[in-house]
Amino acid sequence: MTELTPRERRHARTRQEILDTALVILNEGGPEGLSLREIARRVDYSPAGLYEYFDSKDDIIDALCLEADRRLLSYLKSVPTTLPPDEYLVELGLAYVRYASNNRDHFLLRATRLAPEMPPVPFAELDPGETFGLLLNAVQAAIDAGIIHTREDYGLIEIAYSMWALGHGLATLQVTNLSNVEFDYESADRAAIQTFIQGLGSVPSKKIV
Amino acid sequence: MTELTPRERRHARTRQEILDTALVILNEGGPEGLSLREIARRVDYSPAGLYEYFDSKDDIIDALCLEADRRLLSYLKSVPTTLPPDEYLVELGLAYVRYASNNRDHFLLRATRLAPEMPPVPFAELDPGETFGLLLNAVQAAIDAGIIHTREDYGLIEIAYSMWALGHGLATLQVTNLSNVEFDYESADRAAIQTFIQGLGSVPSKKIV
DNA sequence: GTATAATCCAAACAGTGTTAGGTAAACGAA
DNA sequence: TTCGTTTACCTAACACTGTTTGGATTATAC
Repeated sequence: MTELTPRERRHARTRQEILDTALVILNEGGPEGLSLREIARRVDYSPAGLYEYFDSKDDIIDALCLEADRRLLSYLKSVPTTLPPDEYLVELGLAYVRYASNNRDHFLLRATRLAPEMPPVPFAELDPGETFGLLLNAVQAAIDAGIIHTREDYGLIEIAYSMWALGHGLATLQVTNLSNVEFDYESADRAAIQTFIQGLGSVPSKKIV
Repeated sequence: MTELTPRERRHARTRQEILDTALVILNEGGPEGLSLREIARRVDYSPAGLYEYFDSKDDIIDALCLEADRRLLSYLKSVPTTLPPDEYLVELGLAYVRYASNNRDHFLLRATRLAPEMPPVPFAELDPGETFGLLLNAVQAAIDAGIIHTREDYGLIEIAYSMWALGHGLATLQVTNLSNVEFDYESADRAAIQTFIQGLGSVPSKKIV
């Protein structure tokens, strides 16, 4: 079915080599050092030669972002699904942060890339993708287990969005503003996520009275 | 006390004009369009002329980031301090998000700027600055009012850090990944922050048994 | 009034992403 | 095998970018 000619295989291999080199440069010198010409130098191509494999520098960066998504997903998938739903959610968040701190520039490249301009799509109709899908499932499991509760105007999507935001915020702060600040992030992050889940488990105070 | 000569006043005024122009360009065309030469064109200077007022392009961006901090602070200060501590915290978070979405590129410029390299300093010894100081006070007030509780290894700083992360995550997601996604952010953000505060108010489940 | 310092600019340097046009090799079909 | 076409790759150039040098012009201070 995926019948690749030798030429196509070579093409794909070279493409991957360019991408790998780009990632090395990114890790070495941050986004500033990531220039098309520097990539070309390292893979022994002329700058123009790279255009046989990518449409533009932006195209390369897009590919790096896809790779970032894949790596993040692998971090998330590494947390054992055998954990109780609440602990599983906590570990998911911590895995997110761990990915960010182990891959600072790669993570930031992805995180700061704005979505391409297009007509607005309702959240509910959006394809969640594997990563957000994983989170949705995890939240749903916790709901099913009765560990967290939905409310009026605060259902599955809203809860998953909130948890995403919390993890994303913890991760982002850590690698930007707080990159030089000593702190027990592991402990604080865990407490933060646990606290949030705790809040999701309690019935809104208005209904208690 | 601040005895400024006419020359110094002119200098300051020109400096500010450059900064204002830079911000206009940033709002018009995003960070990509923000070039030293474009600024120079608009203020009718030669590119080299700007170096009398700033050491580098980076220096200009630093100044824009400072301005971003001031504007964010003004958003935070606009929430009435007469609110009950929990509602006050919620409104602080919403104000943070509101600032980000009303000033997308300016916010992102600030948010993605990494802290300058320096020897690590413990969080507790860090000067919180006005913005984080405001948050610290708000959290402390909620603690004093008995609305939220500290725990072992999860005290004032850790809680404030968590809330900052939550707000930052909500804001960041909204202006990057979800910029084309229709959603009732106001409602979801409010629920998210309320939920977190709710979690902060409950005693950890381990102690309930 | 003169020395000094603040402004400002033209020109150049080294770098960037991208494109045009050309060459040589690899391929598919006769 | 040969011929035409596509792929791969490069040189050279274009239009940018941030920054530095050195020299003018202007304003200030003594």
